Amino acid sequence: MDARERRAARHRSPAAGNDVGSRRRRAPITPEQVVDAALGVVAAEGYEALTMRRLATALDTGPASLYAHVVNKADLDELLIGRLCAELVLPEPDPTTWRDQLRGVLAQMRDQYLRYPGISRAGLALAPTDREIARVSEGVLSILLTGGVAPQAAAWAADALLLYTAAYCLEVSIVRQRATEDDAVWVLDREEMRGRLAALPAATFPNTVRYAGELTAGEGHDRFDFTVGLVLDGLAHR
Amino acid sequence: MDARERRAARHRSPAAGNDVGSRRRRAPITPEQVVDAALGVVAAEGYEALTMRRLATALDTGPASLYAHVVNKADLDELLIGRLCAELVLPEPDPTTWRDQLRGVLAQMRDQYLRYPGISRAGLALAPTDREIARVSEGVLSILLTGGVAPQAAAWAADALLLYTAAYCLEVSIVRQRATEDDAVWVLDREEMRGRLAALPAATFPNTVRYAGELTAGEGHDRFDFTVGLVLDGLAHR
DNA sequence: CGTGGTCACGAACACTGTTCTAGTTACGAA
DNA sequence: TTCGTAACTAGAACAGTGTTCGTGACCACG
Repeated sequence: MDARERRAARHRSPAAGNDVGSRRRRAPITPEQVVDAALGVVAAEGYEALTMRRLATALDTGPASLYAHVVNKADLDELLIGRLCAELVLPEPDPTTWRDQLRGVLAQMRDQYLRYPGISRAGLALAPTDREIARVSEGVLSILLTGGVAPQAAAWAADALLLYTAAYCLEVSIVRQRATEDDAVWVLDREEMRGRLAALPAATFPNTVRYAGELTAGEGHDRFDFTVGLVLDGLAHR
Repeated sequence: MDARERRAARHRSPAAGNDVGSRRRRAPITPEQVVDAALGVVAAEGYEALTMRRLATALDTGPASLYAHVVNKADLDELLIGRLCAELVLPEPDPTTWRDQLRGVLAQMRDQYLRYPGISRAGLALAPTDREIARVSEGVLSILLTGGVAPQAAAWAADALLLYTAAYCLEVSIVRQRATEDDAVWVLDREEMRGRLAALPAATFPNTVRYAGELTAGEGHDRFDFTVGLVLDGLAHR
């Protein structure tokens, strides 16, 4: 809009743009806005809270309007995961630092998933057809190949690592969500979980009882890092 | 029933035992029957088809009746996964064959999950509070410890392996389900998938295009076995 | 026999994703 | 400028989901 149009808009009555009977908004919603709003809802309320109605409310529109922009909910899922993947910064693979590079990309993926609690469930349900998802796969594969991993092992390891990342994040999201719920039955922080494991009958669960501490140990993403490390160690000796 | 009662029953009119107004069955449904029927539905139609109504139909009862036996759907999920785990045969850990033992337990878990397509999604959503789930965890942990893996590494590796198994099975279930759907958009067998990868722009996806074959390679559970092997190799060098 | 507990069932509720229909607006062509 | 069409929006409705509530029937026990 040029300055004249902007001024004309300011001089319009305030209600003019919000006519109750209006069937068209000033500016149509864009798919990008749909994705933005959806991610906003997921970030604030978790993936399970993302219903078409919830999303429509966030966009100040009706749920039926969303179908002008997304095919269905599965399509929306794909757009969401694609957006997450698009935001990952993939390094130029370097044969001297490829391990750290790999850890970095996986950590980014992990953190994206965790920024949007529960969304990795959508990631687990996708066939890898989205271009951005393929970009991340390409990035992981490239790092592994640059690191000297054989093509077949690199291909399968990339698959396994991305799969594990999604599953890990789903589990973390669920545990965190449970921690925020008021239902005391499920409030199991680490000490409580450790206590539960330690209280199992030792005759049936000797090692679980003995190593309850180790089973519940780990700060931050120790488990995640450990598993990635295992895979890297495994690859190093193939 | 003694012989006299059986004869009296046979002489009753056929409708007598099926009184329309009857609010109680001959023999009440048991939780075991609920789980059996639920697993039957999942095996035949997939996890997503398992609704309370579908289950109630399979049991020739009403959906509300199910709540006399299970707390809610999440509780049912837990019972189902518990049943799957209860059927796993855990070996007496042997320090000379622990690797094969571990592969065997994970393969059983994998196969149970795949026998009931999509059910591993329920497994991913559970807090590990069920006794049978804990039994399997104990079994995996024991094998690793017997194999000389340090307790902390064993604890975290057990966690990672079970998580990966569930995720792997979820993905396989989804791919298989898609293969059975008539919607041609999603019918991507291996050759088609390979073709799609190979058709990506080589400038953006050089390695994906070059190694489309490797990315789509693998028979049966090659990928699964590869990943478990990676973890074992990683553990061997810690 | 009376009572309490358990099971089963129907109706209803609140919610989900989605389709269908109709209204409105924007845009391009005549 | 007018008209037609495409695109967008919104409400109603549909079919489905998990679950609750109230009630009836049955069974076991005192």
